Amino acid sequence: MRKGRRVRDDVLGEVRSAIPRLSTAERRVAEQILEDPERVVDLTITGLAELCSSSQATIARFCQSVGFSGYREFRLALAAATSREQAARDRFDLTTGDIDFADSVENIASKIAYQETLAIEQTTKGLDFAALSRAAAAIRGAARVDLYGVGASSLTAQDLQQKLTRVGLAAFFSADPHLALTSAALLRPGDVAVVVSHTGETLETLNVILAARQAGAVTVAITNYPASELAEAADCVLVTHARESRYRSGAMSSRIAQLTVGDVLFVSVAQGMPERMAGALERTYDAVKRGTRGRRLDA
Amino acid sequence: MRKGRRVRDDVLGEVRSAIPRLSTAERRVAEQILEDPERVVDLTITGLAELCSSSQATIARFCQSVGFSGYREFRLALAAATSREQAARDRFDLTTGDIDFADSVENIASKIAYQETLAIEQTTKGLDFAALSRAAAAIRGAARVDLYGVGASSLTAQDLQQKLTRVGLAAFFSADPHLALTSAALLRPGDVAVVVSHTGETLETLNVILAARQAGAVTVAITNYPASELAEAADCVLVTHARESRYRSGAMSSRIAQLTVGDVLFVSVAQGMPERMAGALERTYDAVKRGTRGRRLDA
DNA sequence: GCCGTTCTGGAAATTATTTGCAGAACGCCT
DNA sequence: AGGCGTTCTGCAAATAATTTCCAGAACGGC
Repeated sequence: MRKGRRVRDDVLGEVRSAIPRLSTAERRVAEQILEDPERVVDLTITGLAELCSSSQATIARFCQSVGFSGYREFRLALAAATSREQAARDRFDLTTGDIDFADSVENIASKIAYQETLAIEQTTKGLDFAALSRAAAAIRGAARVDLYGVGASSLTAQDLQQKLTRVGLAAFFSADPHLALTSAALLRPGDVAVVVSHTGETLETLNVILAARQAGAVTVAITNYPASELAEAADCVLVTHARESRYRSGAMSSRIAQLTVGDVLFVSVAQGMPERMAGALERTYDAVKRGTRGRRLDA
Repeated sequence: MRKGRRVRDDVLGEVRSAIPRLSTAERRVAEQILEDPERVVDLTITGLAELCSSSQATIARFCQSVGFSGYREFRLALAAATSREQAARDRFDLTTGDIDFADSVENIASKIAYQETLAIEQTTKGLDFAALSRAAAAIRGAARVDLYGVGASSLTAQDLQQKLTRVGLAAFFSADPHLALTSAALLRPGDVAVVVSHTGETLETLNVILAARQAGAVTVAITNYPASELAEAADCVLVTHARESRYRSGAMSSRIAQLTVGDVLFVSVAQGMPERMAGALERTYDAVKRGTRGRRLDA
C-alpha cells in the first residue's frame, strides 16, 4: 500500500528508526516526541520548538526528514497514531473479571461493554453461515413467519418480528404459549417458525417448534446450546456464544448475542429482496410519521 | 468531566447530534463530514469550504458550534477518531462500514458486529456517570417505576422492566400511549419514570415524561440526542452514541446501545441493594422453574 | 589555521485560521 | 403587504501558524 498510509499507522516507529540519520538538534526533537507523544500532539510547532530548545525551522526540517510534508501533516499523523494506541490499550485494560459489588459505575460500564462486545464478536465469528442462508431463504419465501420466545428471549423474537414486518413480510409474535402453539399448528409447508431460547430447554418453546415441524414449516432455532433439545429439533440452528456473567442478574450478553443473530438474519433476508425493501421501508416510515401528530401536554 | 476527552472519542457522533441546532450552511458542512470523514481529514479549511460551497468562516464557526476551539482542533480530533475507527475495522477485517447488497453473509455478519460493537463502546465511554448514579439511586428508592417506549425502543423498556421486576422492584411497562399517560399521571413524588426514545422527539414519549414530571416523579430519559426535547425535559439524561448504518433497515445499533445503557443502569441499581437481590433472584428463578412443568408434545 | 560542508536559528514569506463587519435572508408582528 | 429585529452568511482584514530563505556558527578534513 502507498507509503503515506503506512507511515500514518506507525509514526512513532518511523521516528525511532529515523534517529540514526538525524542531526543533533533533530535528534533532540525525536526523543522529545518519543518520550511523550500525547503531549506533543497538543503543541504547536512553536511550542514544540521551545520544548526542545530549538527553532521552528528545525522542527519543520525534522518532519521532512522523517518523511512528512511538514509539521501539519506530521501532527495529524501523530494524533491518529496515539489515538489508535489509546484505543488498543483501552480495549485490553478492561479487567476481564466479573462484576462485583465494589465496582464503581465506570467500572461496571466498562465490564458490561466488554462482555457484550465479546459476545457479539464470538457469536458472529462462530455463526453457521450455511444454516443462516438457508433460514434467510426460507423466510423470504414464506407466506408467513411465526416468532416465539419467552422471558428475555421474547425481546429478540419481537425485535425480529418488527423488522420483518417493516419489509412487508407477514410476521407474527405471540407471548402467550397457548396462542403460540395454536399459531404454530396452523403453519403450512413453506412457512417458517423461528424459536428463540437461550438454554434451548424451555419446555414451551420446545413444544412450539415441534408443533411447527409437524405442520410442515421450516424451523429455525436461535439458542446458545447447539446440543439442546431445541437445537436437535430445528432445521436451521443459529448458535449464540454468550458466556453469562456470574452476576447473572439478567441475561445481558445472551440477549445481545441473540439480537445480533437476529440482525444478521434480517439483513440477509432483506438483501435477497431489494425491490420489496426500498418501498416498504419508506411507506412504513411515512405511516409512523403521520401517526405521531398530536399536541404537547405542556402547551 | 473531561469534556475534551469525551469529544475526541466520538467526533462523528458529536457532529451528528449537533445537526439539529445548526444553521443551513453549517448543516451542509456537517453532512459533508459525516459522508466522508477520511476525505475531510486531508482537507484544509479552505478546501473544506469549497467542498461545501461555503466560506472558511462558516467552517470555523461550525467547529465552534460543535464544541471545538476551531478548525485546527477539530481536524486533529477528526483524525484521531477516524484512525480509531479504522483500527476497530481492522479488527473485524473489513474495509467499509456500510452494508450493501453485494455483501456475502459473512461480510454482513462482520459489519453488523462491527457497528454494534462500536455503538456499545462509544455509548459506555460517553455515559454521564453522575446522571446514571442519580437515576440508579432514584430507582432504588422508588415505590414504583414506570417504563415507556414505542417501536424499537419498547424493547429496551421491556427489558429493563423484566430486570427490575426480577430484583423485586415494582416496575411497569406499557406499550399503549394512553395507558402510559394514565400511569404516568398517577406516579407520586419519589417514583421514577424511565422513557426510552432514540430520536427524543417522539411526541407520545414526550407527553409521558411531561406527565410524570408534573406528577412529581423523577424522570429518566434514554436517548441518542441530548439536545432533544425529551432530554430537555428529563431529570437524568442517559445518552446513547449510535450511528445508524445507512442501510437503515431497522434500529440495530441504536437498540443495542439502549440495551447496554439499560444494563449498566440495572446493575448500578442492583449493586446498591445487595440484601434484596440475592433472595429475589433466587425466588424468581424457582418460580419460573416450577411454572414450566408440562408434557412434551411429541412424547 | 583555512576551507568546505553541514547544521542551526532568526526572520521574512507564505499559508492557514479566526474574527469583525455589513449586507442578505428569514421570521414575526402589526 | 410592509416594517423591524434577529440570525445567518461570505468577504476581507487581522491574526496565528508554518514553511522557506539566509547568514552565521560549528565541525571535520586538510
